Amino acid sequence: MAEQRDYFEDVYQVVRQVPSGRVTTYGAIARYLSLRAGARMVGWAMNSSHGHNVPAHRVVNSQGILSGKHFFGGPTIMQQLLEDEGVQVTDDRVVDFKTKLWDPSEELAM
DNA sequence: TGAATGACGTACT
DNA sequence: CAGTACGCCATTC
Repeated sequence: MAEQRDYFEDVYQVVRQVPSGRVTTYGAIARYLSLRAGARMVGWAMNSSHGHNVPAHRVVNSQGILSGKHFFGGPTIMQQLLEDEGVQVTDDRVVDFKTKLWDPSEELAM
C-alpha cells in the first residue's frame, strides 16, 4: 500500500480549485506541478481520486475530450456532471473547451 | 526482479 | 494533415 498521497493530493488540490463551469487538462496540471512524468501520472492520481472529493470530471485531455468518462461508472456520468455545471458537452467533447479551459498556471500563477 | 500497463502529450515520419 | 512512435514514471501482475 504505497501512500503516495502527497503527490496525488497536490493534483487533487489543483482540481478542487477548478471553478464550476470550467475544465482543465492533464498536461496543464502536470506542467503546473512540474511533473516530469508528464500527464500520465495526473490521470493516475485521478484513478485514486475515488473517495477524495475530487471533481475529476472537470479534468479532460488536451483536446477537451472526456477521456475518463468511462471510469465514472458510466459513459454519461462525466458528461452529465459537466452539463450540470454549465459546461456543454457534445460527442464527449467540451464545447468551447478552449474558452472554458482553466489553466492553473494562469489562474493560480502569481 | 522484470515486464506490462496506463484518465496523456509531444515529436517525428 | 494524418498516423505512428516515443517519453515519462508510478502502480500492478
